[in-house]
Amino acid sequence: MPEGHAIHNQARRLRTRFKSRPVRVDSPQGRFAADAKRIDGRVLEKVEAQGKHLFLGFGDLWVHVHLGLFGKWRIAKGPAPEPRGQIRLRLQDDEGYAELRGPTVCELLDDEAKKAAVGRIGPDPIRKSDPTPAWNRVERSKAPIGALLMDQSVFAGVGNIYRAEVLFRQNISPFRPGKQVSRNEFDAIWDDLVVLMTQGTKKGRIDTVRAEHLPEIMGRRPRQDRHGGEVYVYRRAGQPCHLCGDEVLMEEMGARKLYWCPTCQPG
DNA sequence: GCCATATGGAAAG
DNA sequence: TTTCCCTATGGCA
Repeated sequence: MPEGHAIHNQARRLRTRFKSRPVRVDSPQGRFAADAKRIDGRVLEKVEAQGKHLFLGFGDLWVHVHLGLFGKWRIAKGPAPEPRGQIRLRLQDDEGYAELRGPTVCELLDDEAKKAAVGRIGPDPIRKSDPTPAWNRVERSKAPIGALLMDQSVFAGVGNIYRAEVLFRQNISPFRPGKQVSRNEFDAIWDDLVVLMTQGTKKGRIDTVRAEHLPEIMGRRPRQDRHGGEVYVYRRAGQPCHLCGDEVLMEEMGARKLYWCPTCQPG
C-alpha cells in the first residue's frame, strides 16, 4: 500500500534485479496471460517510476503498473516458489523473481500509449520535477488544497500520509481553496515534499516528525502506528496534537480519511 | 470464520 | 457524490 516513495524503491529493485537481461514473464493467475506472452523472453530495457505509476520497458512495449490501495510486489532472489494466491504478473530469470498481486492497473502499452499515460501524470517531487504545472493548477483551483495534493495529475506520488503531514508541517488548513494558497506557501509545500519523499525513498518508510520534536513524542506515544513511521496527525484522530495538545480531527474528503489539527492548521 | 480496514483511483450517475 | 474493483491482514468472536 504505497505512496510514491515506495514505487520508486520498487522501480530501483526491479532495475537492479532484471534490467538489461532477458526475463521470463507470465501470469499465474491468468488475467495478464495473453499480454505476458507477448513480452516473455524479451530484455527489460527500462524501468521508470512517475509518481505512483511504474513502467517496465520491453522494447516497443511497456507494462504499466499501478498498485492502487491493495497491490503489492514481492521481489526476491532465488527460484520462484510455486504460485500461491493471486499472482497477476511474474518476472523471473536465473537469479531471482518478482510477483505482482492485486494491482489496480496492469496493462501492456505501446510507445504512444505509454507517452500519453505519462503525460497525464503531474510533476513528481521525488524526480525533482519542475513544479510549475502544479502551481498553475493550484493557483486557479477552488478545490481544497487537501484534495489537490491527492490529485495525481497535480502532485504525483503524494498519498494520504504525505498529504496530511505536509499540510500539518506547513500549518496550512486542508480546506483552504487552492486559489487562496500563496506562491510562498506552495513553494514551501513543494520543497517539503521533495525533502520528505526523497528521505522516505531512502529509508523505506514515512517519517515526518522534525528532530526537535521526536524525544517528547517518543516519550508519550501510546503505541506505534502500524504504518511504521513517526507522524504528527495521520491516523491520530481523537488523540492530542503532538505540538499544541488539542484534539486531532478526522473527516472524509473525497472518500479518503483526512487528518488535521484545527489549532495548528487554522482556517 | 467474519468483519473492518488499508499508504488508490476509475467509472457511473 | 456514490459505487465498484483489486488482495491481504489484524482484531474479534
